[in-house]
Formats: sequence, structure tokens, C-alpha cells
Amino acid sequence: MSHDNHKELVTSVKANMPDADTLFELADFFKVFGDSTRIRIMCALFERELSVCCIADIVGMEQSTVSHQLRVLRQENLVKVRREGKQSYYSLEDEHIKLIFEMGLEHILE
Amino acid sequence: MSHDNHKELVTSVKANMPDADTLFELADFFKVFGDSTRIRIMCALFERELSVCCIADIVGMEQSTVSHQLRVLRQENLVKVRREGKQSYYSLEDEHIKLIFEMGLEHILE
DNA sequence: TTAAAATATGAACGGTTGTTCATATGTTCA
DNA sequence: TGAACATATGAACAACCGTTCATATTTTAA
Repeated sequence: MSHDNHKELVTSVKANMPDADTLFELADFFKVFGDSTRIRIMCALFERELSVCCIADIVGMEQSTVSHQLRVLRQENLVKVRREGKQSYYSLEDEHIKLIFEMGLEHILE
Repeated sequence: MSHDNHKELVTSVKANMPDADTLFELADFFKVFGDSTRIRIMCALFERELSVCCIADIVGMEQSTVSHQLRVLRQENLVKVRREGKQSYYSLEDEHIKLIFEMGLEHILE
């Protein structure tokens, strides 16, 4: 179950890691990027702010689905809303998103 | 269901988006970051290469669980293995990982 | 105020995913 | 070869998650 300097390694590596709570939050943050519908919504919002029904048409899903996913994005502070008449206009909240996207794309394109 | 320049917007935004396949792959890639066990495994590997049982002790989970998750990380080309005797030593495959981590951390720390 | 349009929300379902247990495979050493 | 250790893998279960349908809320305009 353990070899040579196993125990020292374990404690030293653990000591240098961010605390578990932070890493849990980090996982929750990346979880948002782990769904293709949300990815496509964010991608559409790179161009400009959009109303819910526009987004629904762009990603080809129900208005209800898009609303639910926009709530998830809002809860993680990735998008913000602006009401204008009957429409809600969503836009990206954070500049990190684009960079994270680009890095992901670089990876999957070898 | 649609307002003023709805239709033009939809087609123009769609035209400038990466194709659906790419974005699907991208979501699959980020999905790997969306689990705290995998996050903690990757985080441990930032320090150095580690054997499976070391990783299991560091993250405080069963050896079996860690093995399963390492397979997921391997399938997405995020880690590589090296056999040495009875142990399998895992290490990070890609430099993007650290950058993606840092950007995620920057976001959750406001 | 009523109708219509846009969005938000709750419940339910089906599918996915992470963990565990048990066990198989691989490796070393006596 | 056999025992002991390290790792990998399959099956099964529970929990989570994304979508849809139905409906509620909000806003405008007649």
C-alpha cells in the first residue's frame, strides 16, 4: 500500500495544494463549461448581447432550456442581464471566458 | 417569438460561430475539469509525477476511484503514465492545464 | 383592463456520471 | 512457482444534471 518515501511525499504535496474548498469551487466553475448548450450560448455572446429568443434560435433549443441554462451562467457570474421592454438581453460578464475558451480550443486541436 | 431584426441577427451570429462539432468537443474537454476529485488529482500533479497510491492518499479516496479518474484524464490527453516496477507514475501532459487553472482561480476569487 | 409576447420557473423523466466493491491483471522477490 | 503489492477494470447503485412540458410572471400596447 506504500513504497519508500510514500508518506513524506503525500504530506509535502498536500501542504502545497490549495485548500479543498477552493478546489471544490473551481470544479463547480468549470462544470459550467462542461455542457455543449452552455458553451454554445457563451460562444454566441462573444459576438454581442442577445435576447433569450435569439439565443434559443441560434443554438436551436427550446426557450425554456435556454432560460434554465442562462440561470446557471448567471449564478456563476458568467453573464449578466439587462431588461429592455419585453426582452431580457444577456451579455458576458467576464473577460476570462474568452481566454479559457481559446486555451481549450488550442488543446483539442492538438 | 421574434422582434425587429431577429432573423438577421440569428443568421449572422451563427455564421461567425465555430461549428457545433468543435464546441461539442470543447464541452467534453471542460467536463473533465468539472469534478473536484479530478481537479485535486491534477493539482497534486502540478508538483511532480506521482504513483496511483500516492495520489489516492493525497486526495483521500479509494485507489479504485483514482484509477478510474486517471483513465478519464488519460483519455483526454491531460496526463501520461510511466510504469516503473509495480507502480504507475502519472504526470501532466499539457501546459495549458496550469493556465486554465489559474484563470479559473482568478475568476472565483472575483 | 385584457390580450399577446417574452421570459422565468417548477415538476418530472431519462440519461449520465462518480463511487464502491469485488476481482482481474501485472510485477517483483523469495 | 507462489505470495504480496500495485494498478486496472467491470458491474451496480445512487446522485446529479439537462431537457421538456406546462404554467406563472412581467411588460407592452390596444
